[in-house]
Amino acid sequence: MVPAEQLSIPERVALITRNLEEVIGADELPGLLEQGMTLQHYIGLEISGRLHLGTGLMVMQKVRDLQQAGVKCRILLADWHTWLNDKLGGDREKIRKIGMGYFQTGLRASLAAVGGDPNSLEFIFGSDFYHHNDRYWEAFVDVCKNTTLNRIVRSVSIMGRSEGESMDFAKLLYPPMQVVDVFMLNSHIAHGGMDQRKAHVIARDVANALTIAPMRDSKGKVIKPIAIHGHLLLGLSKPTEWPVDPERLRELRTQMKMSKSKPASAVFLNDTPDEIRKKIRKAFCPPANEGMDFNPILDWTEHLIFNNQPDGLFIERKPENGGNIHFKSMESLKAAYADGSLHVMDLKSGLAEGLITLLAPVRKIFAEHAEMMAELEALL
RNA sequence: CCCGAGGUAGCCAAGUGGCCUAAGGCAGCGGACUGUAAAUUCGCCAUACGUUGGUUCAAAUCCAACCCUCGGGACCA
Repeated sequence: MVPAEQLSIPERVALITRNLEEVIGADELPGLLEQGMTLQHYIGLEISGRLHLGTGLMVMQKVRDLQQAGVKCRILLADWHTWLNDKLGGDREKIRKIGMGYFQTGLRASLAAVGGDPNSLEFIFGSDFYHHNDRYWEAFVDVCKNTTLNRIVRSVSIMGRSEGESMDFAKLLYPPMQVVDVFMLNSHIAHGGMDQRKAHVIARDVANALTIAPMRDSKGKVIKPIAIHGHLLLGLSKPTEWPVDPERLRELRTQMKMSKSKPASAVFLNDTPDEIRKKIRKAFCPPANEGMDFNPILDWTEHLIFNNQPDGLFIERKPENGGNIHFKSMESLKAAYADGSLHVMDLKSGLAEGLITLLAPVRKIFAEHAEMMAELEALL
């Protein structure tokens, strides 16, 4: 890997912004890099149950890119947010244990698996960060004073909740806390899935008004956090509405995404090779003539295989099915799927084997921590 | 603390004294059909109705107490 100092600014910008669904404030990036600042990144993760591919591979791929671009990467293990959001039963003891053990181990292993540097990845525990930290709570009030109740209510989708649903008041602390996290961690780059954009947009909106913890560049000018949003992997199950009506895409997106609460829709880092094969074999995978936009198998192949490794996808096939084949790009694979020269079964098994290979180092690390894994299972 | 609504399978939900050894739907599981899934189709899937007592020949269905959820209110004024 080329050290970041040897990369040009456009090369670094390209690494930071590639393979994303959205970058807000991309134009501000070269300016910051030209100042020679060490950019800091952060992503906050709730400590819910098992880690899935969305976190393990999608998030960590981007962390790897950022590391390669010379950005300092940090993960906020958001135990308070988990507590506020009633995950893991809101049991703080449980949350802490899983966060300290399984999450850190699993995320480091995942980062290593996609070619990043696990040792320079920093973990910050929410409760440690907030403890005896008056400035945090001052900044919290500062953020709250610069946004509105309505805005906060509308942003609860970042925590997987809908505006209409009834909830305890504590839930409303979550979005502003997330915004404060960005500033208090001095994160020039705020990272999340597309579902996190509401919080990031609030952060950018309040950036200029903050008096407690504004972010500034080396010239003292206020920086708005640059928001980078990753693609949300499609769930493996058939969408509730098929074919998908483009008009209703906004609302359907949420239901279509891979979700921890629907185990069949997701692959977890803990899954055994056979479980991975089975889940992928059972996955919804419409033929090309029904459209290729909402096909989870193609979606995963693109985002987990092609965007992740330069080698592309190697598929083993029986001679009577055309023999082994190697795809170097998503375009060529899609073309083959469209013209029928690549059969679904072969695509599925190719993807499954690709993922199994990719995740092998993670499984190895988990196997070395049998006690931790047993504790996890006991706590879930 | 008061008033109201409600607690039936993983989820939604019918049933208000015997025909309920609990309808239906979704999800799930197994099979048929497809070299995948989906669609279609066949089969499986609560001895149990918030808890504990009581009334009755007979209760998910009536009564009592308690627990919990949701909405509203009271207290503070």
